[in-house]
Amino acid sequence: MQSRTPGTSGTPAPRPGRPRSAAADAAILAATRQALVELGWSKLSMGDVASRAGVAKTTLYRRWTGKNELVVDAVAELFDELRLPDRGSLTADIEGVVLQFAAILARPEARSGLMAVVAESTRDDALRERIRDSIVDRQKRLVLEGRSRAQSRGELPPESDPAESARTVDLIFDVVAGAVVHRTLVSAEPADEVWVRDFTRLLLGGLPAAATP
Amino acid sequence: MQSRTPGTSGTPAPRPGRPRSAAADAAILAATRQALVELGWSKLSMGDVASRAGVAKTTLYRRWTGKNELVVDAVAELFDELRLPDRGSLTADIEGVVLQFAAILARPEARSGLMAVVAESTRDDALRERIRDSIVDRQKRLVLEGRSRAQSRGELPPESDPAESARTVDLIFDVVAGAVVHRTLVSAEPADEVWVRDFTRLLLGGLPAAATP
Amino acid sequence: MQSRTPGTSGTPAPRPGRPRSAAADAAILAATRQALVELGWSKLSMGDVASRAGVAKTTLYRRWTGKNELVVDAVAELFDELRLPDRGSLTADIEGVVLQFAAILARPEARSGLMAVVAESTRDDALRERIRDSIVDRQKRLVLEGRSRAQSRGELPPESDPAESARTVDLIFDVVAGAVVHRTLVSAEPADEVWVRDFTRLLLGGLPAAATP
Amino acid sequence: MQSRTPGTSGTPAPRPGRPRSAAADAAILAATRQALVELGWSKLSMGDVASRAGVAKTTLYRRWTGKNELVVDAVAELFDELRLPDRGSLTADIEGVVLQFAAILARPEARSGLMAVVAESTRDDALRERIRDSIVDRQKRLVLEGRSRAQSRGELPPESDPAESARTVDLIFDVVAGAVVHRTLVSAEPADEVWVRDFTRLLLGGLPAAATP
DNA sequence: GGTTAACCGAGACGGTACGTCCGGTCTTAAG
DNA sequence: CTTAAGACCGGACGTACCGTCTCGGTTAACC
Repeated sequence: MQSRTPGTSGTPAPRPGRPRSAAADAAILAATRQALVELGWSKLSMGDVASRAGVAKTTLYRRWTGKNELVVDAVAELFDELRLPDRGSLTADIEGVVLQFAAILARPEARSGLMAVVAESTRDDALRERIRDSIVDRQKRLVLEGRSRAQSRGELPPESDPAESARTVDLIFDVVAGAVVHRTLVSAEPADEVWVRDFTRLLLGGLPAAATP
Repeated sequence: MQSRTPGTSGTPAPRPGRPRSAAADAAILAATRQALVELGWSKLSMGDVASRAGVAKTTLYRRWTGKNELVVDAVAELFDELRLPDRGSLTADIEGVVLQFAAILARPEARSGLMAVVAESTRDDALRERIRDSIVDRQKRLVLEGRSRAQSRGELPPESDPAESARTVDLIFDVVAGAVVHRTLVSAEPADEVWVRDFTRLLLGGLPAAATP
Repeated sequence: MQSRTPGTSGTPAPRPGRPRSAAADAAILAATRQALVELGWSKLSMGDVASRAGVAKTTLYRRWTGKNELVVDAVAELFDELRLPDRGSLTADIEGVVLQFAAILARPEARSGLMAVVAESTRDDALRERIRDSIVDRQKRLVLEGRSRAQSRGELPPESDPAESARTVDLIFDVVAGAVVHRTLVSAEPADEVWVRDFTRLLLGGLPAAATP
Repeated sequence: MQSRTPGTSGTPAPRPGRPRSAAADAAILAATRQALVELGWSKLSMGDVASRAGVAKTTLYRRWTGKNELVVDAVAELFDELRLPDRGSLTADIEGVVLQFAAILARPEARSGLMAVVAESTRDDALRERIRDSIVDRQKRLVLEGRSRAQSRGELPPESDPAESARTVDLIFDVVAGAVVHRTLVSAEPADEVWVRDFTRLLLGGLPAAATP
């Protein structure tokens, strides 16, 4: 939820003059998601979002530099709902979180927005950075959390080489996120329980081999 | 490479009037790729492509309904370069084709265009169909070819259940394509030989488990 | 009815090859007038006229250089209907022909077309020439005929100075044509019998003064 | 000079938001006249006028509904220069104002524009109304002023019947305006002093007869 | 009775302008 | 200094015609 004047995390540092409306931020992001549902990314316009939010266009541009940044923030909030459930086994935990991920990608505001900003980010490094910070890296916590939980259950051995370990986390993340996105958006087939079961088998079956240096 | 009036595969059935210029098609698709490289998808405009190709805007609209369809055809040609190399083993074959795939995704005309049209396709069924026909399904041949070659080498058992087999092909395709795309475009890390080796280990290691019903 | 290859008035000078369809000419001019009625000059398009006439666009351009020339020919035929009636007195004759002229200008194909080509002719000398030859000068016969008839009746004296006489004919023509057109198209009031009676009084009352050198 | 939102004559009633630029109006009308001179009505384009005026196309369309309305306003300003000179006699006054009128019609921006909008007005009642209000009726003041001045000089009797009088004013206006326009644009001969002298003789000679009921 | 040359329909072609929409910026008055 | 409102410049959109061209095929007059 970074804005043009990035959120000074600590004290608000009260500037002179009229302070910005806090309600406006929420209204704008909600309006953006609504517009994504109804229109999709390419037909979503700043003016339309502004009038949906009951706000002037200038108010948008004071907070975000453009459509891309706005959509990143609007979509990022969706992925913060992801939780790693404790279902008792690594297999079940993975299946649970993948199903949650698939459920989010089934929502039109996520489908429309996510791929569009990724596409834009191929030519805009600042945007890619923002996507990484706001969306991608924030969800790596799930992989880390899942691994440590499996280790405490004894399903996985404690990692030895930290560099090796980081590489494996990244690989898993690319495989999970990539496969679900591809299944959902490109193949346009549902990532349902059957598919998730098969996929999880593949992933867990391959893990030991991948972890070998 | 479908146009607005899809190619009647058999006899050309010479319609009355001046026939469409074949040279124009090639010039337009090349100009589109060039524009993708220089400008990216969102700043690519039909007028610009037309003038690069030395063609009138109407000539574009006579052949494609819009920017999305045009870009799909322009990008599709890139992926037809993919070949399954014969490197002697299943592992090596997979590594080879994945590296080729990664090399295509490293080209800016593919990066820019591919994700954008996928994003648009989330709200346009005809476009998704076109992407599937022109790009995705056409490359599944690689998976099929690789499997039959491995079977003839004795690396894989002949499939028994055809439905089960089709499901596995789809799964592999989603995993391979998804992981490489995610690594390349979202994580923005190179899918180099090291990564491909790790990924291939994961995939081949998990295959037996995934193939179990 | 001049065409691009202007009508060699005498012998048709039979060129080799297939001769032009005579029926097409009539159909095109009729279609032009119909289009003028329904669409007006500015929304009339060559393609539309062609399809109304059941003819290809090339056939139009083979005969006329453009829209303006075509419309001039189509409108010119309307004014050839004008006849000088013999109502027994100069006053009555003038009133009769002025009413006929007003009736033609009340038809939408004449209103729309005439002023438009005159407007265009302000920047196109060839077009002005064509208008003069096809429309304007051809109707001066009415003034000449009216005068000689009045002279034979003894209502007007025979002219003495030929130059002076020509100047008067031109003046009368400008006054009559100009006044009726202005009344009809600019003031947008009908040039009815009452108005024509008043106008004719003014004209005939002023004639002796104007004819004095 | 009416705009899309006609000038509320009284208080400006300050609407919210940025007010319209007054300078833009003048620049646009001047650019329109310049374009009429260089290109004529049919080759004048809104985009060209906009760029000449240093203004966006949207700014034109915010103020005028189309080319016709814009040209009417641009041309109307030309005719507001007309003044009734006091040359001591009715004859001389008329000759003076007719020469002025002819001088305006000799300017290419007037020739091109005036007839074109009159032609268009044959199919557009709102446009005809606009022409009447902005150009035609505004100049009838000249006829009225000339008559009252002639009456005060004793050259004309005071009018008795007001309806009769109004009809005569309209008739004179149609004759004067029509004849000068026809002489200038259709006959394409100059309305010079000789012609104006002859025409004025005709007009004044006929007036007594026309004024008789 | 074949040759031949101009005709004809259809429709694609390179252009130009259209009138609209949107992106971002700016200028107001109000808070 | 922020806000709502809305005008501003610029650029792209997709469409409509322009006048030209390139086809396959027809039609009359000459040989």
